[in-house]
Order: sequence, then structure tokens, then C-alpha cells
Amino acid sequence: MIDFDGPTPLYVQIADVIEARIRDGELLPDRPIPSENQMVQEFGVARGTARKALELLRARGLVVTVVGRGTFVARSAD
Amino acid sequence: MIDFDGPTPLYVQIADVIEARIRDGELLPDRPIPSENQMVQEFGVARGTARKALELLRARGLVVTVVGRGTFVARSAD
DNA sequence: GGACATTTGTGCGTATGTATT
DNA sequence: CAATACATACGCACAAATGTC
Repeated sequence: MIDFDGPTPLYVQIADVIEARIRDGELLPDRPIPSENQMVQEFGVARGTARKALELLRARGLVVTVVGRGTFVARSAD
Repeated sequence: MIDFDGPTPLYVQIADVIEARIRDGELLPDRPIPSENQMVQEFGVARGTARKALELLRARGLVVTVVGRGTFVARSAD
């Protein structure tokens, strides 16, 4: 699922995977996406890498992060 | 007691201290070990660091954690 | 039943250091 | 040098489980 040896940064690949899940309706608006720790588990990366993926998803306007609660699919991203 | 400047991670040092107390019989089987907050006080570290020490002790099979109650010396660890 | 304190679980924000490319 | 990635460590906020009163 993730290419550790390819030229594409891991955090970009992870963000693309999450975006695909939102596009596919696998992750729904106002619902939480995988937490940083869950991404660490699922993708086998460091927390900092998972955080960079979230940062990218926020920049794309796909998710909204609430401190102390988690990151959720943006309502505008259906 | 804890070397904040050395190369050994704080959570490893703390786990080692607790393990020594178990080995010495200072902490007895089925009895609670210091809570996370008590470790924060005693060792002057963040809660996350105390939690990583506990995680290590669980991996070593020395303690067992019960949600809402605390962490106890494993019966098998005398 | 309710209120409260204690303890662990979870999640994110931030900073620093190291290594590799 | 810059970007990527990992590890360590601090902090804050909230939830869940437990126990006591």
C-alpha cells in the first residue's frame, strides 16, 4: 500500500490514501479519520510522518483538526 | 537517580529503576507500583515518559496494568 | 442514584536531536 | 544546504474505568 523505496515521500503517499478513502465515501464528513497513532500502526511510519500527512490533508481542505479530540473529515469535503 | 543528560532515554532509565525495586523486593507481587502521576512527581518527567516506562515494564512481563486502578507487579515477577 | 477523586487511555501541539538522501 | 524520516520528550485536553462517599 505504501512504497517505502520509491521517490514519493511517505507523508504524501499516506495523505493520498486518506484522500482516496474520503473520495470513496469510506470516510464520511464529520466523522473521524484514523488518529496519528493509528496511522503509525497501519502504515508503519513515525508519528512525525503521520503528522505531516495530516498537515497536507488540512492544506487540501479535506480535514479539520480539533485539539485534544482528533481529526475529522471536513463537511465541505464530500 | 535519573541522568537527564546521558544517552540513555529517560523512559528506559525509569523502567530500570522500577525493575530494580521489584528485584529487590521493594515492590511486591500483586502490589501497586507508583502511578503515572507519582512517577511524574518523583522523577520529574512528563506523563508520556512515565507511560513509556510502564509500556517497557509490561513488555518485560514485570507488571500488569488495570484501567482505572493502576499498575501492579506481576505475580510471575518475584 | 449522584458527586467526586484517582488512574489509565487517547489524541493532538510542540520542540529537539540524529541520520539519511 | 534542504527535505525526509525517526526517536525522544514536554505539555494540554478530554474520555473511560474504577472506587469511595
